[in-house]
Amino acid sequence: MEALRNKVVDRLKAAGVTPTQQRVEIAQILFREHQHLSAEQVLSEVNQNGTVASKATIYNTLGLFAEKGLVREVIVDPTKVFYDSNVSDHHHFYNVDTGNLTDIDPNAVQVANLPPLPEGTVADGVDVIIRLRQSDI
Amino acid sequence: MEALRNKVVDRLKAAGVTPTQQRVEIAQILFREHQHLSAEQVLSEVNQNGTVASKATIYNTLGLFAEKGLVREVIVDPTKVFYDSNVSDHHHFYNVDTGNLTDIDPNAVQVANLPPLPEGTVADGVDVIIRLRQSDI
DNA sequence: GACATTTTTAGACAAAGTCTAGAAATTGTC
DNA sequence: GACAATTTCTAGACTTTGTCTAAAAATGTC
Repeated sequence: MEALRNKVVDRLKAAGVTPTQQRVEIAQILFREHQHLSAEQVLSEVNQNGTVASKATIYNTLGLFAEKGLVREVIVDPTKVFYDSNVSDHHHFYNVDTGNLTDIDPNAVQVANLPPLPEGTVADGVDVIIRLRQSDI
Repeated sequence: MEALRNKVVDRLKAAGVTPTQQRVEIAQILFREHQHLSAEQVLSEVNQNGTVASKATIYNTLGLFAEKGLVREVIVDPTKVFYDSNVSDHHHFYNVDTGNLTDIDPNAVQVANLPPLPEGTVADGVDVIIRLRQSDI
């Protein structure tokens, strides 16, 4: 319990994020395993046992974590952003029917030869999303 | 003018879409060139010269067009869906700083070896999005 | 023309996310 | 420890995109 908390605190510090109570709380939920959570999901999980963080703080914190590279924004659902606690290089399956989002092994897909980028821009990341539908009736 | 309108009408019919007045109006805007428009942009363009279609109709129509393959939804911006009138196979650059969305030549990027799909699913499409930032100061 | 079906519409509504201004916590300084 | 300065957190109002509903209008069929 405590050991985990300390690891989370260290990870926040290493990223240059002051480990406040609610940030640590949020980070513990995100980092306990590789997962994809929306802001509203994080909000309700954090607040399972009495309120510990407000909506504004959840949004601020997730934005901060994304900026600091602790978490990755995944934009596949037009209605909400998912935050992925797996920040290593990988891609996604997105099941359009179920809303289920899962990781693709980075070695399983290969994106070959990046095209020339437009003038005055640098690549910020390459997202590959394989959209799925249910095949069963 | 009229010839263009007829081409649009034929294209709607071919896709199994009854060419009503407002659908033709919307289609003419979308199909006049390859572009990426949000629903609100389509709404304001359609209604340049007096109202010809309501908000509900714009949303219904864009959804219908997407379903019929006349247009492609592009999900890159967490706040809105873009509708791409280029339905041939291709990928996208998305400039995070400017919000600018542009096509990538389909031959310029190669996605090799699709990974095995999860049980009970079929691929619905593969989206490759290269996120860009401005490099100039 | 009467009828059924499809399409359009205004406007209420929903949900994700942002903003604001004040309260609370934290930090550094003495 | 007391204090001020800074950072962080908060409630709640607000914005925006998008959906829904129920009625009106258009369209097609006999």
